[in-house]
Amino acid sequence: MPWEKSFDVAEAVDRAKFVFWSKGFEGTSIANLLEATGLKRGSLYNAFDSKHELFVKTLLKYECEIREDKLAQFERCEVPRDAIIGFFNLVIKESLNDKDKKGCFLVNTALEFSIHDAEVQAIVKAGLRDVGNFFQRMIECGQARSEFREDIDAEETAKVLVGLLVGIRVLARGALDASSLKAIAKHAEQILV
Amino acid sequence: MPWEKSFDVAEAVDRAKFVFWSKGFEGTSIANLLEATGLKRGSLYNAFDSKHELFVKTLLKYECEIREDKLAQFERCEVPRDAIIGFFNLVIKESLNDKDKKGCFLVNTALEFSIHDAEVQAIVKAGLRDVGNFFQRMIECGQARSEFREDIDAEETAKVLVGLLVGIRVLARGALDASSLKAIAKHAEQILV
DNA sequence: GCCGATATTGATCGAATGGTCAAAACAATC
DNA sequence: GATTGTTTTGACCATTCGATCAATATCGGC
Repeated sequence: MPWEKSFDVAEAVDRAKFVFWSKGFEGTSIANLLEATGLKRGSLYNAFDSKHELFVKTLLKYECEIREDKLAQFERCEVPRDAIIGFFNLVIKESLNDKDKKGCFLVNTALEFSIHDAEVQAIVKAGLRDVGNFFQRMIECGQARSEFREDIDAEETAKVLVGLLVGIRVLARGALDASSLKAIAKHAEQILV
Repeated sequence: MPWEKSFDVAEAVDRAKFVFWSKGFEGTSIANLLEATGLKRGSLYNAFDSKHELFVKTLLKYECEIREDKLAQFERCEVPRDAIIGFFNLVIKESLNDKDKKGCFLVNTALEFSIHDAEVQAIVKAGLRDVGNFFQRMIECGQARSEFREDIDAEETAKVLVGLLVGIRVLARGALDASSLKAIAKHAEQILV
């Protein structure tokens, strides 16, 4: 007796993701979401309880993609140094190609919802923690292989790299030019050796 | 024949500043501004053309305060190293005392208005450039006094410090704890020696 | 004390906001 | 093909948004 939806929910989430990503939660209206997804008002509210729930779903999807696509990809690098540098270079490349200067969805959200929303903040923290853990594993691996300095603290240095990464993603949204961003990324490389 | 206002415009701007600072431009309503300033609707629109103009005034004030208060203060340090470290420590201290996690008004604004508003973006860029120039002057001064490594590029390193600073200000808004923030700040110190 | 000019006030505006709902359309089951 | 339960649809709702404006109050200059 049920009747399957005429649209792909996952694809609708994906389209909504780009809107929230570029305009933020407050900055996107239901009208924006209807236009991006092609859905009608009622269909959207039938599929998702609220704008907020849809936002959480898009943020979760973004966080999942980072973890399962990007981090997993670089984790497979043989050389830990290449993993870390590769990740930074990818971010730089993305930032420079990002015409509408969306930046990073997680970082944007970290700023828009600082404390007001525990659920959203938990997702942001989890995402940033994943990146930090990735850096830490790579650093420890590199130290074990004697490719990195032994005298740096892996956990702390991983957080420094996260800090640099976040800085890059913010400054890439219009405040700094390409060469400046690359200078910062280059520093991330120099920390380890 | 004129009649002077019954309220202090500068103070109204200052009060509005804290609202925009903590809630962002979109996040603050005229009602919020009325409550914070104690003004009536018409008085506010008589003193300021629009919400946007008032926002620009508050942002300019914030940027001015950074430059004329904080940067000028540390610029007077005898030891360049103390100036840079002092500035980072001040930011850390402010972040930890910042109960409502406002972060940095300039950084928040950099993300909220990425490209949409040239005027606002110019102010943000100017503010970040001031901080970068401050770092650069201190680094060059420290190098001239042989307190810092000679082999680092002052201009590039200044940008790295800006990147770290921005990262700290974002992550301080709920994503990282005190010890992690301090670890990042400590790294800023280690870069130079 | 009167006049001119500005400030203050609160009602009010149209537009946009997120969200609801009843009716119609539809596929699956029997 | 009738029934059942879900989806789709667009009209509709109350609220809030930023902004305007005419009426009133208040001051300085004469």
